[in-house]
Parts: sequence; structure tokens; C-alpha cells
Amino acid sequence: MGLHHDSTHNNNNIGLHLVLGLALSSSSDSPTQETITTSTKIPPYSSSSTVTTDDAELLLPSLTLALSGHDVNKNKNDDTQEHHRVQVVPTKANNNKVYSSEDYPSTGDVSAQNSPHHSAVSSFSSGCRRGVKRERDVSASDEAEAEATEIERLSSRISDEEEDGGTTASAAARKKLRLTKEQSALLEDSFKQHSTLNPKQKQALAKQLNLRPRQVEVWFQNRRARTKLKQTEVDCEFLKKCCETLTDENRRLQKELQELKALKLSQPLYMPPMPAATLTICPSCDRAVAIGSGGSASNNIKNTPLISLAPKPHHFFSPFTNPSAAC
DNA sequence: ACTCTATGCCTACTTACGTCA
DNA sequence: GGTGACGTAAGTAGGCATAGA
Repeated sequence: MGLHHDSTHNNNNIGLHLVLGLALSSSSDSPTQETITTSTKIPPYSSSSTVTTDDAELLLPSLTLALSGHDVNKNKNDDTQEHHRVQVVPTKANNNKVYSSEDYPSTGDVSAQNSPHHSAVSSFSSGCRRGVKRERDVSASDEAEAEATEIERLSSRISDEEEDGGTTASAAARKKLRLTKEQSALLEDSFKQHSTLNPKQKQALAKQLNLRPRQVEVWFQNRRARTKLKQTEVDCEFLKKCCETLTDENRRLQKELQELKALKLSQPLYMPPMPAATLTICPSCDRAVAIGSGGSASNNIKNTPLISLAPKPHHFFSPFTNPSAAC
């Protein structure tokens, strides 16, 4: 799904992705067995430039990122869906991932959608919708605070979160949760199966891990980001190698050109008729190539019906193919 | 049919905390 | 014990799709 969104978002990296798309098919299996160290830092927040075998494992689920997507009807608030779920309508959004109604808790409350609480929150939503969403998430469990002021709701949030797992939600000191190995392993396993979660899966996983659904959601978001970052690093490394190969090839061709020019200058103006050049077929571009000089290769070719002179696009050296196959 | 609004999910980016050398 | 680098959980902003009024 993430890749689906890449195609529609005003993504800062869209240009890079378009370029990298060329490389993806051939680079997907490249980093698996060795450590690749790249000097190319991926700004602005790439802190590591080393791709290891573990990273390759990290990348594997990314192959399926584009294969799934989802969307559901409104009021599918992840953390508080049990309060607001109304209905489920499969859509083509988010890349055609279709949820069945069983994906969601069925305790939807239609009236909740238009509750005073909802309205109060909505009126605050223009500036910072994400923040409002979180506010609504945490305060939805306490309808008594629905009419509270913003400050009161913040206070409610703090008290809510303190109740929720004992994490202090002080704005000044946010404590960082460290997931246990068991939790991380389970999340990893789940991510391998599907890189995005539907609400039901999220709820189940959260319950199983004794975490809040929001924490599971965040973990998956960060996990997708890490996967994408690693993939970008791998792709950059691949393109870097391609660039080097092209540079070498260009250098070689330049040298060859110089040699040919020098040879031409040293040749006498009149060339006596030479035996017909040997014809051969370039295995790469299927074009007739005259080995040797003097005779009119084109005439010979014209008399050789087995050799096609169809104007095929001439073979270009491609770094994406085996360089040794270039003619 | 069209517009507007609310909502949810996403990515990209950032912040801040925990860990480790 | 102090410190900087690194990994990562969590926050924030903005975009898109959708449903319903």
C-alpha cells in the first residue's frame, strides 16, 4: 500500500522513485549475502549507510508493499473504532485492499458520529487535524469530557494515558517505550505476513502484545519507513555502480574513437579494392557487422537475404544488463 | 450532480529517549 | 561516569480517498 500512496502523493522523492524503478527489478536480490557499504547518505535522516544481510531480510517484505491496500468507511478510527464504527465498504482506495466486515469490531454506534463530542472536536480540526485525531482518540473513552475546553481535553489525555499502561504522558517528559524481544519478534512476524494492518488485525495484535493499537500502528509505520529507507540505500548503491560502469564504458569508447580517428588520418586517400569484408551478426543487436574494411558491406548485405537490415533500434550499452553482452 | 466537511490512513519528516561502544 | 552515535518509539504536518450531509 505504501507504494500505492507513493504514486499519488506529492512525494518529495517521487523523482528518485521514478529513476529507481528502473533498477528495482534487477536490484531486488542484490544485497542479500554481503555487506554493502555506501558513501551515499540518504538525507535527511539516514543514520546508517551500511546494508547488511539483516537489512536484506528487512527488505523482503517490501516486495509485497505494493500488493496490498485498504480502505474502509469513515469512522474507522484505529484506537477507538469500537466507539465509532458504523459500516465497512470496500473501496479501491489504498490499492484495492478489501476488508470484510469481519475485519472490524461490530459494535458500531451510528449516533456517535454526530455526537456533541464529535462536533466539538471537529470545530477544532482545521489547524491540526492529526492532533485532533489523537485528542479524540484518547478522550473518546470519557464522554463526560466531550464538551471540555482544549486544555481540559489535554488534561484528560494525560490522565487517560496514565491509566493506560502506566505511561506518564507529561508533555515535558515523554517516556519512551522499549518493546520486548518477544513483542518485536511477533510484530516482525506479522509484518512479514502483511506490511499493513487492517483494524481488526491491529486490535488483535495489540491485544496479543498487550499494547495499545496506536502503538502497533506506529510500529508498522516506522517499520515501513525503515524498509523503504533500506531499499532506497540499496537502490542508490546499485545506481552508483551503474554510473561507474557507464563512466568506464564511455571512457573506453572515447579512447576507441580517438584511435579510429588517428587511424583514419594515417590511411592513404586511395584505398584499393579489398576483399569482401567478413560479415558477422552481432549477438546483441542482431545487426550485420562488417569485420574488416574496404568492400561495401552494405552491398554485400543487400545480397544476403538472410541478414535483416530492418531498422532496429541499435543496441545501446545498458548498465542494467550484463555489460559483457554489449557489442 | 456537485460541493463541502469530517474522517481515516498514509508518508515524510522530526523529536526525544534508550542503549551501547 | 560522561559522551556521542545510533536505533527507534512517538509526534507532527500535509495529502489523498471516501462517505455523508
